[in-house]
Amino acid sequence: MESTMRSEWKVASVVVDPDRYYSSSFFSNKPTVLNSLPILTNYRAGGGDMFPIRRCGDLVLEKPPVADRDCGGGDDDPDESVKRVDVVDFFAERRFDDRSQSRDGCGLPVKRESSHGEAAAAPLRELDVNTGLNLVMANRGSDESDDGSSASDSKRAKIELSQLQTELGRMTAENVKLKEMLSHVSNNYEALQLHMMSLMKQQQSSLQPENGPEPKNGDHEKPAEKKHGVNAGLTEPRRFLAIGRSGSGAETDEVLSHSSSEDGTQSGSPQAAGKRPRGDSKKDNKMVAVREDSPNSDTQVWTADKPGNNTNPNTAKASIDQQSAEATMRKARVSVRARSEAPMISDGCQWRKYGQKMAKGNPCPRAYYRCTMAVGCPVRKQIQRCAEDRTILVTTYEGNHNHPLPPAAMSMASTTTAAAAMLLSGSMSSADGLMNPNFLARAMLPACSSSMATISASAPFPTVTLDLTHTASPGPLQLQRPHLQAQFPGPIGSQILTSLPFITNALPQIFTQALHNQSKFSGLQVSQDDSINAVTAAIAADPSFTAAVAATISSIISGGGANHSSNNNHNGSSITSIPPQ
DNA sequence: CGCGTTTGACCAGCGC
DNA sequence: GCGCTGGTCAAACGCG
Repeated sequence: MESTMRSEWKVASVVVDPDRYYSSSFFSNKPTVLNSLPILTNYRAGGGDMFPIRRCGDLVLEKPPVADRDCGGGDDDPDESVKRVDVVDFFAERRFDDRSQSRDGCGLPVKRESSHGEAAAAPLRELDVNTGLNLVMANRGSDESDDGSSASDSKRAKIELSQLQTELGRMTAENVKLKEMLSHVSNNYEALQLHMMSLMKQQQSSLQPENGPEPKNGDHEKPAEKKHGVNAGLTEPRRFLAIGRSGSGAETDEVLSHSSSEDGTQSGSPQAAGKRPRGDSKKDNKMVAVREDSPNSDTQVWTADKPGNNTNPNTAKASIDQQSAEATMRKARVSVRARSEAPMISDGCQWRKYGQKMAKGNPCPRAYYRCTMAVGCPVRKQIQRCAEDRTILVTTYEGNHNHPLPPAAMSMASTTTAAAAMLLSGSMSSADGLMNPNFLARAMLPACSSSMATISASAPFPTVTLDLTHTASPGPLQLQRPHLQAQFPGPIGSQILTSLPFITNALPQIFTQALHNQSKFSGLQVSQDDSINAVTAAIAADPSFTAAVAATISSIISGGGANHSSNNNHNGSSITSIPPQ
């Protein structure tokens, strides 16, 4: 039977798991991303009904729905269309010259049909980020008649299937390359960590005779607290450093519990839980939080315990380190300045407003929010518009989330956590130990731009300010190259530090650069915005990495270098910055 | 009716 | 001790 139906068919849906390797945004608008598909070893061909389950790595060949077909003759016999299944070398198609392709409204390439005009407007690929990457090759026209299962057609199908297999093999090889690159990055990270540790040890040995016996205040330092100084960070970079002597005895002696003890065990009354102790007035009630990594690595359980309850001295030491670190993290604040007309920047978390107050010196009220993503989450934030420029929204975060975060919240959470860790480890050092901010930029962060840090004695709490108002892009708020200000309490006075790179900005930039380079290497088109988000989330998912980075930063802050007078120009000339896209 | 926001009151720290 | 300020609570209120 001769049919006028065009040989329309849907070649494939390539199903991958974006969460496993990339964020969904990574795939958006990336028609060539198949170069780096991780697993494409098994594929099957046949009618669509044969593939009720699509799994990662499946290449699905299926018959398009009848309604989708553009059949001139109106012959919609589905059986006949099945016989016309043809395999397109979509990998060859995939790489057709960019100059010869147009893009649809979503930025996806639209096949420009040269000889089969009817299909010119049909999308070559459709992207469904909800189900992973779903590349649909559709509507390949043919002027051949649909005469069923002709031998020539099946032969051509086999040939093209073999081509497909070849391409799959090539992609597997590319996948291996990607893995090698990842391994390379990991190795670099390890090497960097070792290098930093050696530098820290070197620094430790040089600082010890200079500093002499601590502390300035001469007050009772507990053995556990002695680990919280620079030395603690020297030996164990893979953890957050605790605040030490910051000029205020209250800051030092107070050990706050994490959320569970703060909101639960310290007092059953919500009011008592809400009233956060200030200064050193709560010494008698101080509790320590013991961090216990649960079997589920994604969650951490915090329990309250009295000091001295640790039976194992070693674990007690380590846990006290973490206790103190986390406790002080609770006090550290990370302030984000960003231009936004919206009343609140979207950071992926759920917040409940619990108060609003007029603050002195600012006609704009300050709003108080509390994280409501989990019961008892201690994280709070304050939102206030800048008095000088009311288009600038200042969001100040305090505390660490005690619950898993959605990917959307990872970026901000990791940023504030790392910044707070950096800040606290910096405040731990002596006031005159702030120093050599350029080192890290030169040594390990070639991809980040310069920024500035200010130390002020006026801040009641140690505060890091991330200034996003200088970013080039006025688009959606993203963590891009913030200028950085750090405010430390204590009699430090005002000092200007220069070129202190902001780690959680820089690291995504580094990885973005790596991805960008890799994308060039493999022909991918990778948006840096997309990859920043993906990489930031990936980094945030690895607390040890963040902790190590924070410790590294801390060593810079407490490094005692003499580059106070170094300027931005100097630093800027030594830093390769990634142009915003 | 439940949930989130508003707003006045309350508390604690700090400076004078 | 007093007043100022920041931070929080909780009843009242509004909205869907």
